Amino acid sequence: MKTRMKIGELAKRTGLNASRIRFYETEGLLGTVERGANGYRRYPPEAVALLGIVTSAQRAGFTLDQIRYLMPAGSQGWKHDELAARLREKVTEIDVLQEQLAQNKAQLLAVIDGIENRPDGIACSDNKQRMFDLLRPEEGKAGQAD
Amino acid sequence: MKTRMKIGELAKRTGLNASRIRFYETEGLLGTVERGANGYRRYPPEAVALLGIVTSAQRAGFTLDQIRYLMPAGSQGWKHDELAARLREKVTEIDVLQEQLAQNKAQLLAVIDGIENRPDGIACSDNKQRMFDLLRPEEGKAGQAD
DNA sequence: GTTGACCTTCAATGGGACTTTAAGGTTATG
DNA sequence: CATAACCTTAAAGTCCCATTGAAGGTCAAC
Repeated sequence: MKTRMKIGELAKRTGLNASRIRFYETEGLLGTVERGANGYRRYPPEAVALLGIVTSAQRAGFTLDQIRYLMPAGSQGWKHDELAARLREKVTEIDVLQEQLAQNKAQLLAVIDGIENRPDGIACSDNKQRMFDLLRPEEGKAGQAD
Repeated sequence: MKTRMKIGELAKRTGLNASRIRFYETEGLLGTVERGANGYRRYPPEAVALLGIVTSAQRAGFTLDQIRYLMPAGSQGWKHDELAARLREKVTEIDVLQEQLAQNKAQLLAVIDGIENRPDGIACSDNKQRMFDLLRPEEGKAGQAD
């Protein structure tokens, strides 16, 4: 039961254009593709999943270069340590961003709290100034009127 | 103390090219930028951090489009409740970004885990199948493997 | 034997993210 | 006051990446 499909069917199953699949092959993302006597490409069913990985990785922000590097695909072994290292780099980048966002968010929440716990307009301007500093880094425009 | 800097200094402080900063502005990433009487842009110190966030987000694989979406701007007439609402909007937007990041990160960690906890000596193809499974859940596309 | 799916090669397209260029105005300094 | 070192906009140019299409030919099926 060596199910093999031609490129048209693989295209249909993956939702990818046939030219795109050929392109991925020339880019070295699919390893060696089996050929029939007629020269047609013959794909095993796993090719569907493999292409799924490629597109998933793309969505996760990897370039084809990186993906190729991460996938000595086909039937060869993966470069486990390098793969893991690269992935970890990516995670680190995300960590940094998350940290910044968390800080930003905490600041905003603190300011909101400050606003809501002091609606009785005492020293609003102090509060406000703080707020502008926190909130408006991107919008230097501040109408100071109250 | 309204410290304001011109674009040159902001460029120096961020390490970004001035043209790039202007470009980000036209792309709507920086909101409304204050101008002096001479037409020069005047940036508050927080602009440095803001640009840091932009570049971090880029490093994490976000397009400028996505980043812009997460950094809205454009409101005025600051009353307390409006302001608070605006701040909450911003928090919500940060939540969205965080969620996206968390997804990304979780996916990456799952893959790393799959790589590292692979029982020694087991055929890579088995492992590969597991990786497929890990990488797939995020998408609701067509095509199921056998 | 015509139609349609497949083949190859290669040029073209499209999007993203800048950078450069041209043609100026402004400001600081000697 | 001149000259450099800033700043302005708008448009065009660049670079890379990913993908697509066209041209010309082969293969399979009805």
